[in-house]
Amino acid sequence: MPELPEVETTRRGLAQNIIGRRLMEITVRRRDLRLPLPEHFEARLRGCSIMRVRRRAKYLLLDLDSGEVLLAHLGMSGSFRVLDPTNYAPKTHDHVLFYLSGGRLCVFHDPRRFGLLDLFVGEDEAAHPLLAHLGPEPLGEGFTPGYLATGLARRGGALKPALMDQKLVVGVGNIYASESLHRAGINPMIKANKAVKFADVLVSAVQATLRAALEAGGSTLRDYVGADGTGGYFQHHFLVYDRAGEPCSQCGGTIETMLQAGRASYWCAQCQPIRAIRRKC
DNA sequence: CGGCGGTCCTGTCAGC
DNA sequence: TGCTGACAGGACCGCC
Repeated sequence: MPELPEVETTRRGLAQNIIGRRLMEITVRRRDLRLPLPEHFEARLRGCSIMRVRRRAKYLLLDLDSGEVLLAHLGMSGSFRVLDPTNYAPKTHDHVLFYLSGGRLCVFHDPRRFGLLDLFVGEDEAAHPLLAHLGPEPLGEGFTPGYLATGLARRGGALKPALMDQKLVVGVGNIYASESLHRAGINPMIKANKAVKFADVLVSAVQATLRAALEAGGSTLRDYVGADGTGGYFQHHFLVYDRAGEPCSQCGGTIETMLQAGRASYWCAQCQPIRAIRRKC
């Protein structure tokens, strides 16, 4: 899915285009997303104005003047884009159309339907079960070396799946986990509890990777586009992701791949050795 | 509590 | 060309 940089890029694009606008009409073309749309979805939205667009982890939260919050997750393949409704022709997998005041149309598109839309009452994000048990934001104050060290210490599994666990830290998915570990010079297969001493390096690497990706507007592999319909370009800066067999741009070593917890991991055998763990070249 | 595999769904691509 | 299986950016659930 869209990971943190893609969701945040979407949030920024939406914020520019929909804050202060009123939801005039909602057209649902498919109701069965990862979860079915909530009861009376259209009626609860109709007439509401959008006050704020927030992000928590990989979720988008649209605060409405009715007091309800529209919660959205992009899943693996979802996107929001804002366009001119006059010459709009629905594309396959355009599931929900939000017609806005001021002549704008916001389209939720999601081929794989792993995304979801929901409504809940209250500003308190812990009010929603999907948000209640999320870990700290990687670019927020809670993601410190001390916090990460404690979290890693009680995990016996591999480091890379741990970094993707949204209870430990949010926003890091399959791409940015591999990219961050390469930046840190740490092998994805070492045990999480053996990486405790590198917590400070890991925090810095995750943050630097996410900031660089944000700067590039995220990564576009297949479906992801920002609210303006254009893709990000961080995929051109991947150090290891999807580059198996290619030379490492840092040291010339060969990039390896394997499945971890069912997901493809990528690393450079030379700058991320499994034994003598060291910083990048 | 931690970790793993199965599962949801559609599209694409490699291999036969 | 057409079929089949693997795999794709996520995350929940049940099971051990």
